Amino acid sequence: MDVKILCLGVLSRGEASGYEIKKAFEEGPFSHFHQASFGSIYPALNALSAEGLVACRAQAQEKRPDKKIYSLTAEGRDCLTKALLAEPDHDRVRSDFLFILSFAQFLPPARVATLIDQRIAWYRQSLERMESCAASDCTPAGAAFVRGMGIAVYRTAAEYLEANRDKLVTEIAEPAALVAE
Amino acid sequence: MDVKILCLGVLSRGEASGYEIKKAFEEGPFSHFHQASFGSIYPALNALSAEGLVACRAQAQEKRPDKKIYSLTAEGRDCLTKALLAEPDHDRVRSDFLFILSFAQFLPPARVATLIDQRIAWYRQSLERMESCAASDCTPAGAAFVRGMGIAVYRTAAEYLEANRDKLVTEIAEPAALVAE
DNA sequence: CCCTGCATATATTGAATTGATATATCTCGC
DNA sequence: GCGAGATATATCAATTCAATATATGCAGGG
Repeated sequence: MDVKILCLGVLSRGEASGYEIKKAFEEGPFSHFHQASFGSIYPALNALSAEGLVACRAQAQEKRPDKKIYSLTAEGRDCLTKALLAEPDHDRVRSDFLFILSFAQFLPPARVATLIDQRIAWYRQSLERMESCAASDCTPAGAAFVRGMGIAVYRTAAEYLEANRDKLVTEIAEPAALVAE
Repeated sequence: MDVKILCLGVLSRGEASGYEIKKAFEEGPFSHFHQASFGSIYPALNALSAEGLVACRAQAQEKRPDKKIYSLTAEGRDCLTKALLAEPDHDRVRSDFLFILSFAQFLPPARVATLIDQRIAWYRQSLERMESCAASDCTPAGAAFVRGMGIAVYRTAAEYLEANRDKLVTEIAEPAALVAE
């Protein structure tokens, strides 16, 4: 599932510029399970354009650089449909947060507390965004399902952090020698 | 947080070969939030060796190629500690599964059902592995915390899929015209 | 008894992707 | 009036991935 297919997916929801596609991965409905940088999006759009899978129309803007608005062609839609039938690659997760936390015993307890608090705030903020976005009820069934799963998972993550924060901070603060009672 | 730091992290838990480091990301305690390929691990180990952050001793094996066993040096441990204090990069998640599902309306309902069933099975299997691994109780506090969070999140994900599977399949199977009663 | 597939083990390579940067202008708050 | 941040496209070095090469042992099916 390369960036070209991801772009086709975003464009299937309506025409967009490269910049707007990037935003779809940062804030939009795909933000919690995929991302792509300019360095991959712009070459992908050029390739898709050359293959006839997307159409491009340039919209001159008064004072800004031209906006290139891409839209899906019939061939592009076919290509997307076919790609969606392929076996999905296994998920990839990279979390520096969890990596660092798994070595909590090497860190100052105050730092661990801060790290967890920041992450809770981030989850709460993401949840707010995702829930407010759920308001529009003309969302396709698949997108609603995926968003619901994201909300459920984020909520569990936030609650876990809130419930276990103090215990972890206490454990690494103490000399750990209180096993004997 | 590049692969070099990840390798130092794995080695802080005990000496290991490149192959074993790879396995730590595939099956071990880091498997649910980080991964690295041979193509990044071996160069990273060479670089770390050249910088004196890890020591390498070759263990001749009877019939297999020599095993190069790496271990953390004092400088390596310092470097790891310092890296752990840095601000973590934001998490990156790539899930083809969720991307495909968010376009469920373009897919045959039976395919969607299969996709979800496979994913439930995968979560259940991962949960079993993670929970059995929790048996050893001399696990450091940070690692136990992170594993607990992984278990909580995976359980929620599996339960969400089980609870909402039939509803989604029904929704995309029906002509969606039953809004009027 | 052979043969296929899988695990051990290191290493390289081409391709994909990231993160930073360059360029240029507008808008908003202070 | 000035800096910060948003809009907008584009490129590049460095990182990382996925596949492959090499070599051997072991287990199980036919």
